[in-house]
Amino acid sequence: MNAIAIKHNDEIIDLQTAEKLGFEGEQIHLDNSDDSLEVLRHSTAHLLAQAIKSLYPDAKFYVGPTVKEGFYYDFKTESEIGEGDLKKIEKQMLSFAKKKYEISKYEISMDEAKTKFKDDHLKLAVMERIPSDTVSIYKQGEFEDLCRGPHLPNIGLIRYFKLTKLSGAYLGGDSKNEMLTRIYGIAFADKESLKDHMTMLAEAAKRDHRKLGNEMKLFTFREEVGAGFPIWLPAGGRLRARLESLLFKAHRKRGYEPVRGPEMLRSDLWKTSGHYQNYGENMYFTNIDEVEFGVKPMNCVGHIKVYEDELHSYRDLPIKYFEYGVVHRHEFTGALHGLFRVREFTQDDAHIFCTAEQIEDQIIEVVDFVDKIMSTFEFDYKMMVSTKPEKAVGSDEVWDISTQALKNAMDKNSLPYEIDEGGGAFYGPKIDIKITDAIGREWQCGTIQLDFNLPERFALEYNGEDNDKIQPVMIHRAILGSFERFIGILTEHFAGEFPMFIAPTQVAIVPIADTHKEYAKELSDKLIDIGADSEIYSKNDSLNKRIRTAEKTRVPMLVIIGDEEVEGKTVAIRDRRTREQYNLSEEEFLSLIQTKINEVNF
RNA sequence: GCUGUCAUAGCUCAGUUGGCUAGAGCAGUUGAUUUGUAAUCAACAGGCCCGGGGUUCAAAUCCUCGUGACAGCACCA
Repeated sequence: MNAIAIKHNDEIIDLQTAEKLGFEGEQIHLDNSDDSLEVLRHSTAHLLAQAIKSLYPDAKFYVGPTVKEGFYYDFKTESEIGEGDLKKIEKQMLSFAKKKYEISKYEISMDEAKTKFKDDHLKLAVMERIPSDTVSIYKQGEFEDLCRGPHLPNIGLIRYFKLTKLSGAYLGGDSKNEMLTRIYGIAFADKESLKDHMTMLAEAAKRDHRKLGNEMKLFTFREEVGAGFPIWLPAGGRLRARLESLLFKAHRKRGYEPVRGPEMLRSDLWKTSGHYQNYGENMYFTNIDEVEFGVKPMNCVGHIKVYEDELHSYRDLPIKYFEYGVVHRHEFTGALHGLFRVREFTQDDAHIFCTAEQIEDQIIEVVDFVDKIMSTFEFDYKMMVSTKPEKAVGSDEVWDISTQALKNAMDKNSLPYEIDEGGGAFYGPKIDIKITDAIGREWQCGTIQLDFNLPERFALEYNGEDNDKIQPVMIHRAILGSFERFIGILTEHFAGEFPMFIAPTQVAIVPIADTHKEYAKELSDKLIDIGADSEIYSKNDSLNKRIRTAEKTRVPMLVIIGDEEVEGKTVAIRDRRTREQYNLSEEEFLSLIQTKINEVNF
């Protein structure tokens, strides 16, 4: 097999360039290695542009890079392009590929390039960002594109690709700029891999929490209720209640006190906190008796008022308040996404009021708490330290101190993290905990925010050793982030097959005939006594049908009872995965369920 | 909010180029059947075809404005 490029000084160099510069190195062949796919997908992006240019001659092109999930090309044309046009474009791409055009490369000066592309304002915009005096042009057939490469030697090598998505994208990723058309695609070296990739996407779609939430009756949305306002159905309600109660105990063990602030507070308070100025357009307001109230978008102000209710001594610190706080935020319609992004949600929110000296210990304690919960659910997560954003309150000095405090806490305990420059909250830097969903998208769940500003703005204080007034530090933190998003991610993670301790229903009971219903009810009551929910499938359907229906709810355990079981006080257990059956005595069964429910402790 | 696609029964979907009373499966109700491990049979019921406005002899179908959903962009205290 011939090489498609070489690796020189850890850089992929295409053959066009290597030949000219006389570079040598390890050969890269057309396979599904990262290096090979990088070149293949980049050239496929060019082939896409070539096809677009031939179908829409007025098209202007911006950039066409490879990305984690394939490649895309951003362009602009006066014609309207819809998703239905993707097939047509794919066909055109194939017909070009069949012509096996060579991809050649030549270099011209920046001035020449600007003349060459003078009618293409998008290419001119690209050139604005290139510091060099010369640029390279890649040519295949009649089509030429300004590009750094690397590329395949011939477009005939492109055979197994698919255009996947069509959408808009702002020029340069800035919503102030014009919007271009973006087409996403994927390419592989062989047919099998392409097919496997499409199958993988289809499998991921099957565990989409919106689909499972509907099937499993966890939650729903209704047009007449409003976008982004979830409705929790009984099964979802039970799951959520289990999570709440586990987490409640975990907080109590760690010294948190449950509190509760009002759903809406006078706007003056939001002005003091800075939310009014910074996020006012995303808040819900109402006027009553000529007083304006803001529905809370966060719980911190409520907790500050709890803190202010009495005088505090340094001996009392840290003070930790927690609340399952319902918040409302008016998100853009286009941002709404199932339970992942909603306009009303409940945070597992807490605020720690502490001294400057306690910051590090408190941060570490919270990070441990996070790890305990994430590892229980076997989630992969990563932590990002986010620094001062453009919209920010407080002095640079305070920002430096607090950002450094967060990093120190992480560094001293050798906890790995990435930096998100400018990603902090307006009142302070933060550590975000991000979990990956079924198709590889990352979602922020937990957050730990260090705040010197709100204590200042609300003039919070405690009495120090010398009876002097000292300002406390606030740590805002949420572990799940919100019950909505976290349950959405849990659903995808387990593909709806929740473990016993969190499942909406622990046991499905199927009595064989009407005469066994009484025993079924007896079992069900005993299950409630040990904190387990069960459902009895006694409808007038065939036994097979009822077993099938129960299995389809993804309940973790299925028990069948008939004459033998009633007589011997036993249950027949059916394993959902293996379809194997075995019998247990009633006591054994109940203690098994109890063990499984209690095996998790945060 | 932006670009594109879409909206028919509780759910999943049919419904030809505008043309008779808008269909199916599942779920639901009522019978019959009482079942030993993944769909018993039958009958019934269920619709302002997302909402408003328009074009037309005629609109689920075409146009328009909303609302909501999907993909991505931008946003995410």
